[in-house]
This record gives sequence, structure tokens and C-alpha cells, in this order.
Amino acid sequence: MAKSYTPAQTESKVTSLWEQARLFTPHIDPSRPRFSMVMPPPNVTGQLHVGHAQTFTMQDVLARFHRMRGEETLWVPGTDHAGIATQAKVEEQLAKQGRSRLEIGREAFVAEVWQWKERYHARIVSQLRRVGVSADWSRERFTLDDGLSTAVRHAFVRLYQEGLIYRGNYIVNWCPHCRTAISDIEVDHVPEKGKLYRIAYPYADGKGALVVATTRPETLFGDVAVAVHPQDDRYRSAVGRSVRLPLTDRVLPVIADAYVEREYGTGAVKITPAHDPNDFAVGERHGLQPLFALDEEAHLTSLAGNFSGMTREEARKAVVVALSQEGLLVGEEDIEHAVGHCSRCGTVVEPRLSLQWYVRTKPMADAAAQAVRVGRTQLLPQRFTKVFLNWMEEIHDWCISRQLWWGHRIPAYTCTSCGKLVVAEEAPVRCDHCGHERFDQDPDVLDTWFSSALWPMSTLGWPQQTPDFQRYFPTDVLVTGYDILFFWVARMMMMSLHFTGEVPFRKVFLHGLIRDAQGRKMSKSLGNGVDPIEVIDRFGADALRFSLLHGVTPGNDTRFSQERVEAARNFANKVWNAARFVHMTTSGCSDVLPAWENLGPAERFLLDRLNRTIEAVTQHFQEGDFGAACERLYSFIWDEFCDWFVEWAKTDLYGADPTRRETMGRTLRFGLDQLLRLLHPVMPFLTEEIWRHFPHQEGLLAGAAWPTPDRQWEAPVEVARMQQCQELVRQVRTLRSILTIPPKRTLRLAVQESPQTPPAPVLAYCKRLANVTVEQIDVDAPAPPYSLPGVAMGISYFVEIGDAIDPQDALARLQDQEKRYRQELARAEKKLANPGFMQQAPPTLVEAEKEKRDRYAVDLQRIHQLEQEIMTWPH
RNA sequence: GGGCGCUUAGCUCAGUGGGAGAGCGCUUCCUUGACGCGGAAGAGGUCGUAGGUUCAAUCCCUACAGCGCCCA
Repeated sequence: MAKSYTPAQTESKVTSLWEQARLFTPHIDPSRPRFSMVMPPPNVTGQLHVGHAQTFTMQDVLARFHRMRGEETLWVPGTDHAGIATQAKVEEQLAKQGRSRLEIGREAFVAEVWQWKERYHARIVSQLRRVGVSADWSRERFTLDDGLSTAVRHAFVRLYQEGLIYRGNYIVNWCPHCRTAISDIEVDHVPEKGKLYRIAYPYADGKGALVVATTRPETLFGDVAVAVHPQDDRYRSAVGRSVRLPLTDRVLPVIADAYVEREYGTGAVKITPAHDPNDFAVGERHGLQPLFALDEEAHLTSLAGNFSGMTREEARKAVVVALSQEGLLVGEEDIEHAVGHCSRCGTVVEPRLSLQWYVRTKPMADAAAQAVRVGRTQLLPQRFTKVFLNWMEEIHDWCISRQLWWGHRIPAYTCTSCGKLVVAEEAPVRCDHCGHERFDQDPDVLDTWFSSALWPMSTLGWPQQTPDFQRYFPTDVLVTGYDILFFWVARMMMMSLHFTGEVPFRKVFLHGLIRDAQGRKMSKSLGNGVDPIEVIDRFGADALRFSLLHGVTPGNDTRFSQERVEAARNFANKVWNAARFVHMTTSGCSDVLPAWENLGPAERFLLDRLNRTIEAVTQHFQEGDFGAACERLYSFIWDEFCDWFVEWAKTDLYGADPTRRETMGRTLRFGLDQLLRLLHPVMPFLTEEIWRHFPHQEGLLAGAAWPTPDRQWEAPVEVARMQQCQELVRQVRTLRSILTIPPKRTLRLAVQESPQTPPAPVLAYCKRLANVTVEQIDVDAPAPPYSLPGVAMGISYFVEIGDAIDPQDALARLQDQEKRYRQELARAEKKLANPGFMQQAPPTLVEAEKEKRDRYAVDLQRIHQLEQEIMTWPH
């Protein structure tokens, strides 16, 4: 094995080994337990960044973990067409070439988008493979595939037939830049400074004026009335009169409607039904015909006379100037209000009356909320449950039509002869109303999330009852970011429960977002997005994966920094070298663990620690706590295995006893074997490569069995003994450091025999680590010359310094230790003397406190003895 | 306005009702036969503020402050 781990050379090789073995394509076997999961499909809009790498690494860890546990594991990969986003990208590209989609037409444009899709799809798949995802590529899906499109049409038609999809003229959130409707949750509300204008609408009879308050004077050309509150005494006489609409010749009625807030502004509001949801409702109630003041690009319409053709912003200024010239601008007041922006392009959203398709969400939302309430689906961390339920309880109908070309075309057809609307999975051939044979299909497409909502079902074959669907649905786990809880998770819940009666997944692990080193969100405009491939090229895929999981808390955001990746790379190298050591020193040994009775204290210590690590890591993976799992793996491997066990092992490996050599060698190999299995889900390439250097029955590590804890490995006595050894070593090292004794110089260590003294084999492990020779002396034996005394967990010892010892110095050193131990002892005694503690603290804790007291009492007693001894030294 | 999260070592962040932790950085030492992408020894924190519950609070509760996110 090479001196350091070189990821570049091994990753592609290991990838092809996995693929040749076809380990990631499960075969249906109902006698086995099963684990299934769908990949949240990344958008083909662009390439992946490290945030994607994180979510897919988490999923990969779960897939590998469950596979190793012997479960028939399916992880379905795929990509999403991302209608509005991808269309915008391609339009941008065309614009750079001086072309536009309207110019080239729908068919040619869609062909362009498919080319874009192919390019980014290929890029995304190659990125995923480099990250190491162990998904079943033979089942890969794309939201616009035939099967998935069939599912979309099927769902649409059924919901329509059930009255859960309807078409209607309502106010939608209209993005004048994207020129499409968007749903409520695609609007970001941003507080902005604005003005509340007071405008005089003169009464038509010339007697005075009614002053209305508005933030949007430019829409006045769409006004159809002025409304006041019916109980507002100020305006009682105004109701029923008429006012003249400023800057126009039109005359408007003054109406009374309880929607008007008397306290806001002047208590009189202009009613513009085509551009405001509340005004629309008022218009409906009063039978008023809406008028469009703004067109689809938010330019003023011909109703605006001289102002027509202006943008909203231009028109506002111009209208205000014109009003003030006519003396109709009564006042303006600075205010702050929430303004809706298109979450895609940032343009201010224009509420606009238009004919759109909607999903009636209420019934489905109730079912979804109930499923979460009773725990059929569990959201983790749990705090997201409240957020989810809250949203579900206040859900609005979902506008699903988009005035785009890239997406699933709405399966609604209008007879060109009689105008009859037909909603059907396939285009109708003949109108059953008039017999005509020509239809126009609705030009619009569906919101991308409509198809995503079906993803866990449609990728498995739904609406067909395929073997995959029957075997793998409902899925077990969904891993995704909390940012798409409403967009996606909620909608999958609704669709799945409605169509199948089942929840789509039993658990949802919601994770946070990856931010840059300064804590900012990664974005294209900031240019702070990180390409996982660049990181992999520099540090290796395993280092990237580990860095993306280590130290993360479920549901919390994480900062990405190169230092973290470097630390992970160093860890990978550490693992590599531990394996290299085992490889070099134990080549003749089998990896079968020797019988327990043949194992020494160091080996038993290792197995005890290993046991706990297996338990902890298994539990953390099951709970989706990847950060905690990595922490545990890191400290077990680095601190316990490398820093201590391997160092102890050297004593036996380089020793003269062939039995010890064999026992230790086999334990080392076994320990490494187990460690590789535990680490494999997180660092699959490195561990698979190391695995190849050792002979195995099980084939690839990716297909090997997950370790199981063994109660027989619990060894509290040996662990305590080895901890004494660790403490003794640490104390000698500290002494060396303080006295600046070169590490090379071997010191003599004399250990007093006592009931607490560990057996000789344990003491023998101290020799190499502290670079000492060890001899045992009688408790009553005089201190060796030139030696400093100390006490370590019940062991009294003398370290021979070799120089003349100043008794004052030795005494001071002991007294310092005594002081610290006294404090500890006092703390323990104080607790034990507290009746409240004795009566109410858990008995185990009281016991532990007693043990602590006894331990410090023994140590203090030994320190006293040594102090007495020093007193007898010549001063 | 409602909800949620965060506030712990210089930086980035874990963590637990009962003796404050990691990584990086910093100081000193070490080319010991796995690893300098390493080893050893250290320095460094009134765990945001003020109350409360408890035998015991960094952890639970309340209020407040600051930062961030979501919803309206």
C-alpha cells in the first residue's frame, strides 16, 4: 500500500467495480426485508452544487447502510424538468444569440430546451456518480418521461372528474417578466417603502370630491367603483352618488362594502377588480365588470389614454404628476408594506385576473395533516411537524397552470366548433356534443410541482400496479431540505393519500441548507456556489462526503469551508495509514477473532469500545443523525483505534511471544474489518479500496454485512485497567514535557504494588508509549534515587529523572496534585452529605459519586504516603 | 403580527439535569520501523442578559436583547 491515500486513482476504479457487480439494482424477493427511497430529483436547470452533494450523500449513507444490513434496497434516481426555471435559462441563452422563443415558435423552442436538458442531465449524472451515489440507475426517471407523463395526465383527469381540479377566472400572482401565473408559495413578500396617496375623485355632480387612499395610483384606469364601509357615517350620503375618475372621462359609482377598513387611509378605496384580489371579490358582489389597466407585461393598456404603453413604474410617476397638476392629489404619506416578488426572477408580482386551472386542496390537505398528526408519516426533526400542520390548515387552492412551453401540457381540449371542453388522458377524436372532429388543446402546461407531487408513485410505475410499485411503495424514507417542505413534501403527501390511501414515505429527514464560509446562501448572482467536482478533484469524494456530514445537526444549516474538507481529507489519510500498518504487520494472520479467553486486556478494551461504537453509529443512522454518527466514527477510529490500540498492539507485534503476536494480529485485522464496514456508508471509496487489500469471502465491501454488537464484548474491568495505563502514560509524558526531558531518553518507572496496581501485562503496554522501563516495587520499599513520585488512578509510582531531585520541588508537585484531588473529593463528599441528593438523585448516580469519592480517597492516601516519604529525604 | 432556529474556546460548530468538548488556528517539543495530510504536551470559555423551577441548571421554564429563517 502506498504511503498516502490517493483518491483520484481509486475512485473511478471502485465505481466500475460497484457497477459491474450490479449491487445497486435490487431483485424483488418478498422473503427479505425491504428498504426503498426515491431521490428528490435535481433540476436539469443547471449543474449541482455542494448542497446537492450533501443531500445525496445523506441518502447514499442510508442506502448503503440498509443494503449492508441485508435489506433489499432500492434507491430510485432521477431528474426534474423544472418548467419555469429551465425555460428561463434557455430564453436567456436565446437572448444572448439575439433570438427569442416567440420568434422561433413553440416546437423549435421546446427542442432547444430538450438539448439543454440533455447537456445538464449528463453533467448531473456524472456529478452524482463522482460523489458516489449508489442509486439504481437502471430505474432512472425524468419527470417528462412517457410513463411519468401518463401518470400526470391520469392524475389530472381523475382530479378533474372528482371535482378537485377546476378552471376559473380569478386573481392570480402574475409575473410580468416570466409572463405566467405562479402559485402563492412562489411569491416572496418583501417589506418595501412606498407611499399612500390620497386622491380626490370629484363627485360627478360637481359638488365636492371623495378622497380615496391608494398605494397604486397607476391602476386607477382599471377602477370601476369607489367603495366605503356601509357603517361609516362620514360617507353615508356618498353611497349611491357618482364620482368622476381622474384623468379620464369615466364616471364611477360609490358603493358600500364591508370589506373596506374604515381606519385605513381615508376609509374610501378605489375598486380595481382586475388587479386586486379583494377588489375582485367586491366587484363580484356588486356585479361590476373588471377592466384591465395593465397588460401581461404590466404596461398600461389603451384605457390609460396618454399613459398607455408605460411601465408600471413610469406610469406611477406620471400619474402622480398629472394628478397634482389637476389639483387632485390631496396628499401622500410614507408607508412600509409587503410587496410580492416572483421567487424565480425577483420581478414585482402583478395580481391579475385570468383564467387558470386550480386544485381544490382542502380535502387532500386534511388527509395529509391527519396522517402526520397520527404519525403515519413522521417528520424529523419533530419541530417541522408544527410548521407542516400550520400550513396544511391554512392552505389555499393551488394554481397549477403555467403560461409556459416547457412542461406537461394540460390535457384539456376545446372543440373548435361548439366550444365544448373535454378533459381526457388522450386527445379526443370526436366531439360527443356536436360531432365535430377538431380540438384545440389548452396551450398551457402544468406547474412542475404537480408532476413532482406524484414522484414517489410515478417513478415506481403508478398508475399501473407494477411489481415495483407493489414491492417498493410506500417508500421508507425521504431525505430533503426543509426549504421544500410545502412545495414538495406536502404535495406528495396529498397526492399519495388521495390516489393510493397510503402515505408516500414513513419518515422524512429534513436537513438544512449549505451556506458559504461567511454564512451566506449559495447563489448564482453571488457566484459563491461550489462545484462538488472541484472539491473531489482536490480532496477526494470521501473527504467531501465526510466534511458535508461531520458536525451537522439535523435540520440546521451548515457552512461550507475548505478547512473542513481538509480535515476530512486528513482523516481519510489517517484511516488509510492505519490500514497500511495492519497490512504490513499482520500479513500472515487471519481476520477471524480469537476466542475471548485468549484475548488480552488491550484486545478486550478494543472490543468493548467497538461494541459501543457499533451501537451508537447504527442508532444515529437510523435516526438520520449523520453528524453524530461521523463524530463517533471519527473519535473511535482516530482516538481509540489509532492513538491507543495500534500503539499497544506494537508491543505484541514486535514482541517475542508468537502467540501474542498472532492474537494481536488477528484482533487488529478484525478491528480494521469492522471499522471499514462502519465507515463505508460515509466514505465508500476509501474503505472499498482498503478492503481490496485484504482477502475476503464476502466480495465487495459495498455488499458486505453491517457489524452487529455483541454483549460478550463488554469488558468493564479491562477497560478500567487500560484506562489506568492511559493515565499513567499521560502523566509521564506531561512530566517529560514540563521537565523538557527528550522523548528519546528512556526513563525508569517504579510502580508500587497494591490492590489497585494493574497486572504486569497492562503495565507492559506503558513501556513503549511512555518510553520507560517498568519495575514493580514493594509498598514499603524506599523510593528509588533521583525519582519523582506520582499517583495515577490508584497507581503510586516513581519516575527516575536522573538528576538530583529537589525535595521541595517534588513536594510541591505532589501538593499541586493533592490540591486538585482534594477539590474533587470535596465536591463528591458535599453531594453525598446532601440529604436532598441522597434521597432524590437516581441511585446509579449516588453509586457513581461514592465510587468517585473512594477513588480519590485512595489516590489522596497514596499522595500522603509519598509526601511522608519525601519528608525523610535529605534536604 | 404569528411561528421556528441560533447565541458555548480566536474562528467554525457539537453537546449533556450531576466533574465544559471537537476540528481549525495558536505555543512548545519530536525526522520512534502506519501516517508531518503525523505524534506528544499545553494555553484559551462568568456556556447572550435577568429572574424562576430543582438537592443540583450551560442544559428545563419565563422575560429581555441580538442574529437568521418561515408564514401572514
